Amino acid sequence: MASALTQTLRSDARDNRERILDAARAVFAAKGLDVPMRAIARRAGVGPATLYRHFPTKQALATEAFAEQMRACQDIVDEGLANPDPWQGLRVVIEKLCELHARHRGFAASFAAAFPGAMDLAARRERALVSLAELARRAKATGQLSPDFTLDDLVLVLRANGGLDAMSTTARVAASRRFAALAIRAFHA
Amino acid sequence: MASALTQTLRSDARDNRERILDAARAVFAAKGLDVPMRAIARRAGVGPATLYRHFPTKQALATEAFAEQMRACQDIVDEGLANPDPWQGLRVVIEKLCELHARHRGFAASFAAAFPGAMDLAARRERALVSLAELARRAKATGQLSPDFTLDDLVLVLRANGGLDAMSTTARVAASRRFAALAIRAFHA
DNA sequence: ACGCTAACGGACGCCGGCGTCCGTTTAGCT
DNA sequence: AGCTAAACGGACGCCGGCGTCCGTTAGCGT
Repeated sequence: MASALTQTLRSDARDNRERILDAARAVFAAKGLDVPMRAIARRAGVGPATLYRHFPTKQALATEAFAEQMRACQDIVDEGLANPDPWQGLRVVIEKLCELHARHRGFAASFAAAFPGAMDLAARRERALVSLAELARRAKATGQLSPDFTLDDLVLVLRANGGLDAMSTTARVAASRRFAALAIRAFHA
Repeated sequence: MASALTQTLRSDARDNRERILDAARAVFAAKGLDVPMRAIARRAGVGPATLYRHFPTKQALATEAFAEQMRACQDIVDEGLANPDPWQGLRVVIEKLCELHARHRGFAASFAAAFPGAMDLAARRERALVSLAELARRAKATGQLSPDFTLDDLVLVLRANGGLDAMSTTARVAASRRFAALAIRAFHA
């Protein structure tokens, strides 16, 4: 979809689109999702109208802006699946997912909410969850992951991890790391 | 302080004050802290001016409204300290604190933030933390609480627990219970 | 019963964010 | 180089929340 548009887009429009996405990523990461659209427009050096022309709603913008992180999520999970030791793989997945979410403020909210209309994001989320389920199954088979572990537990942990976003970025990342360690201990058999 | 005011307050004023506090508790619990002041005024059946006369800022209102929960917090911690088995006491404290925070949306935010000006709340928070430190010390002594446990870990868990407030109340309480169980497992030696 | 004053609340002006319109600019094609 | 339509962005009106002012009401003391 992006490529189809990209080809018919005029050069200045394509530039602006990229600048808007960059600005959105920066502003979202810094202040969270709850920012005025105009703040992003200003940061990108474009007028409000241009911003709205490219992304009619904030969620449309967020979905695009976080596409990269969404892919990173999938990569992390795939990497975990590829690990010959499933428990070790799961541990790393938890650590990396927590850190990813801590580093990009709005992403956690988008990811957890999977708001209506962002079916692209929701679909990727589902895929990731399916892979995680498989990883968890294997880790349980080795006896290292607690047998009563549920996927919901992992979702719960990630959601709770999102509760740390009131802190400054550095503190948040540190807290998130510690938090991931606690979660891993809780999941250990 | 409340009593000093109560005595010099006219009867209708005292009534309104109570109605406002009731309304605030209800609205905060239902929608969280981020509600227009006027919504609380409307709910209480008073004009905006009356609300502002009694509580000039939202934090002043929240501090008063959550005073009861704050006391409940202290009670929970004291109860934990009184338990002959410190580890058991700590477990119960964690469970109850998580549930308390889950049941009252805004409270978690106020508690964690201890925003400037609410020194009353902050002081109580400090007292509770001191007691918790003592409880943790004892629990470590019995060897049931992990030796590398820190008070920060507990604060972290409570803060993270606050991240669940996007859910509906019932779901939030359930998730919070499960979350407390996970935290306890993580803290177990 | 009456007056004084504390307390009330509707109404007001302000501000910041929203989404859109329209006159202007400029990329891209011939 | 000139034309055309795509793209731009400043400006506008709207809305909802904010905190305050002031004319009115009613509690309480005599």
